[in-house]
Order: sequence, then structure tokens, then C-alpha cells
Amino acid sequence: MATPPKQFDPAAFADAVRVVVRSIPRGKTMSYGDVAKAVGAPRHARAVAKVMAGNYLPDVPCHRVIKSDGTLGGYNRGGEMKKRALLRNEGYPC
DNA sequence: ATAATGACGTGAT
DNA sequence: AATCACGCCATTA
Repeated sequence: MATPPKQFDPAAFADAVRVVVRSIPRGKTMSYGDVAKAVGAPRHARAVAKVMAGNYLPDVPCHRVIKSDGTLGGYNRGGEMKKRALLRNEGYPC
């Protein structure tokens, strides 16, 4: 049984992203690129975004993940408006 | 196989 | 500071 040459496991990637985002302390935020780096894929900011957009988990405070330039980016649960409210609610000086 | 798209990022204008 | 353009890479048509 040969080792499965998986170049990219969306499940593993999503799992790693989930753990990292879940580890973001309250009142803090990480950019998609930062999360991508944290999982070992500094070029996969978009892949991270895809995980949030189409496969977000309730354990993952995806509202703490924003763009690297400080803008909120998007949200699939009410829009940036809702995201901003959540961040402010957690102490982020948005 | 190719083209288009996307909760992005960085650089140039 | 704002806007435009290109690059990155996975997914979908």
C-alpha cells in the first residue's frame, strides 16, 4: 500500500485552518494570508477563504479572520456589517 | 484540457 | 489615500 500522494487534502487543510482560526484569542484577528502561513501554505489565502466560505464550522470564529490590509473581507452570515459588529463586540477596535 | 471564478495579497499608477 | 492590474492556487463549469 503505497503512500497516497495527496498533494493537497482539502479535508486536512480545512482541519488545520479550523484549528488555527479557533486558536485566535478574543479581541484579536488574523488575515487569511496569516492563517494560510500558519497552516504552512503562505500562498493559499484564497483557499483559506474558500474553506470559510463553503465549509465553515461552528467551532471556528471565522469573523476573526479578515484581510491583510485591515478590511473585513466578506461574510456568509450577514455581511461585513455583521462581522464588524462581532469584532467590536469582542473588543477589536474596528 | 482550458477558461473563469473566488470571504486574497502585493505592487504599481 | 484610492484605484488598477497581476499573481497565486484550488475549485467548478
